[in-house]
Amino acid sequence: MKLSKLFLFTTKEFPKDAEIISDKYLRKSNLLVKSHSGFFYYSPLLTRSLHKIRAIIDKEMERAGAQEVLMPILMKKELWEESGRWDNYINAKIMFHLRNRKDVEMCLGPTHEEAFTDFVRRFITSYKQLPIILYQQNTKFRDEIRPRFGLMRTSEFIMKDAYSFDYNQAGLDAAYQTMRAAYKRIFDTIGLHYIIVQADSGAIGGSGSEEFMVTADSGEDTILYCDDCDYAANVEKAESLLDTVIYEETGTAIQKLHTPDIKSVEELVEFTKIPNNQMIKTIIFKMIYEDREKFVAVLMRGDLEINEIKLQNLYDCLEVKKASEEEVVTLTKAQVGFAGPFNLNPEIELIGDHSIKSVKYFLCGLNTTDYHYINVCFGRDIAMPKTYELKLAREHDLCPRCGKQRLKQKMGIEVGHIFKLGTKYSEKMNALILDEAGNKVPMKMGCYGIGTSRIISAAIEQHHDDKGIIWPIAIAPYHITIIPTIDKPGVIIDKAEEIYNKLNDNGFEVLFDDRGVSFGFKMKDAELIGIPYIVVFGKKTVDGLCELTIRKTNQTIEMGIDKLQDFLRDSLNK
RNA sequence: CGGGGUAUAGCGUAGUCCGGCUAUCGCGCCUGCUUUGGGAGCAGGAGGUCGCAGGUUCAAAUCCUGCUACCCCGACCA
Repeated sequence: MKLSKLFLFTTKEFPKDAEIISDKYLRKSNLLVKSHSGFFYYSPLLTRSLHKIRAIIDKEMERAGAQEVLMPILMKKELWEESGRWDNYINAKIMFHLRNRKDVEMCLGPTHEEAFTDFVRRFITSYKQLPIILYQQNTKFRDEIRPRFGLMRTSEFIMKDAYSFDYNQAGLDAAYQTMRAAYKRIFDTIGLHYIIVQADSGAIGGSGSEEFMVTADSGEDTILYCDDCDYAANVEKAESLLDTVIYEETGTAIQKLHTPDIKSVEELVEFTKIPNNQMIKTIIFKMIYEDREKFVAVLMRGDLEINEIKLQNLYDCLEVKKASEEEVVTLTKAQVGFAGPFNLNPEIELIGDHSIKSVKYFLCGLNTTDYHYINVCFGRDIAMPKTYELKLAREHDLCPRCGKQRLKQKMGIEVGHIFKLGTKYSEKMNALILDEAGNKVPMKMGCYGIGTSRIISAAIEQHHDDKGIIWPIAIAPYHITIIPTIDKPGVIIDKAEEIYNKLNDNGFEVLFDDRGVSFGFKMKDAELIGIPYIVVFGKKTVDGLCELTIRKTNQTIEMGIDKLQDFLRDSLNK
């Protein structure tokens, strides 16, 4: 491709509203152009990179035995009501939906479990027809509350989603492992550094799930991991062990303490000099179900935070919200900051985190404004409520698997997520088969997603320098760009074009910068758009020499023009 | 959804507080000449419903009211 013909319009200035480096470079180069909030135009170069990512995924899906299909983007409400997710997604306000002229309500697919399950159940009736894995790479829509970070979080994006169907757990486990291995090959081929972490399965549902996280400071997800034993988890899911705290057996009796307008744990520590791990805070939550609401008070050791996702999973509700100030006042008859396990409104269920079990002689609220109890003991002063794992794991906590090493923290970009769905959809949608014994059983499903378009951002977050993008070879839009230093008719331009034609004819992916702009301009562009090999034809062309710069290392090699093709072939085949 | 902010040429902006001449500057664009090893120089030129609608005024980019879009923080979210 000649650059004089290429639809490429780089700028000198960074876009004003870009926050992360991938978005800055993508939009400075206009490889990516914002249409409106959450929606983008992809330029020709970026589209080439996208196709390369798609092709790598296709190849590995084929190898893993998955078959490509296409599902409708617009789906009927009825299909989503079968799985029970219509209300879920509408309630969460993350789904675009509309009506056609006949007033049939439809949604723009945010994910396709329902469609694939419907497709498969029409034809699969026997265990003998299984296993099956189907996938598509299609446009998805999510009405993001706040699209941001360029291609990282958009309302319209391209995703690869695969679905496996089996008749027993062993089959599902095997499909899951097959896809997991395929994912590793995909991200290795593209050239991304990633961590596989345990994850919460969120609105998709199901049992086990793991996420593939591209590590980058700009990532939106927090990962906790152990260097010793391979434990790694999304903070949403992560567990941890706490250091043992020794509480002195003072035998001191429970006592009511006047704490005027002192509400937060920090203020109480300041006021009472009692350490925060000897306090128990009470947070009131509102669990929202389809048809009802329920209030729950959670007791948590004062130095720890509550993981609301764990809470939501425990109660299996649509949404968990902190109770509003008005609700707290109405329910506890006290100002916010004085809730506690004592004198609690019986409408509120009381539970605790495991961390409260060992705390003795602690401070807590009693639902009376401006007062707290001190020296409270479970068993002596009040019964211990049921406890669950509800705390937010932190960096420096002990690893829950090996118990020895401290957890470390990194930020990650979620580029892949694999789930064992089990029978969540097949049961509700009546996707049944006959097993060996002649019983009708729901199919065991798995689902496996890759953020095809998000990989572009993730790759640039990991591969760039102060000049621009450094595309990994596997997804570079072109591999080589040839730059003549002078555009006037003469030896330089003739030779450069001759080599360009030769490389092109021999199957190389090569650009030729034949624009009538200065040398510096061409170099800046080549670096910004991240072409792996830059070949300059200058004064020494008459001596049969050219210069090759390797974008990644910034290393420049002078070589005979006759040696160039072999050198490039060797380099690209590595 | 709450808080904060922005909207002037393709892009980035000055002017807005304190209303007043032909709306500023840079990049980009067009023509010509000179240039070409790190985003070229000179000369000339085109390009604007000042986000939209209404109001106040002799006079509105500027003041008032309403609306819309976009951005940031939070909440929220595969």
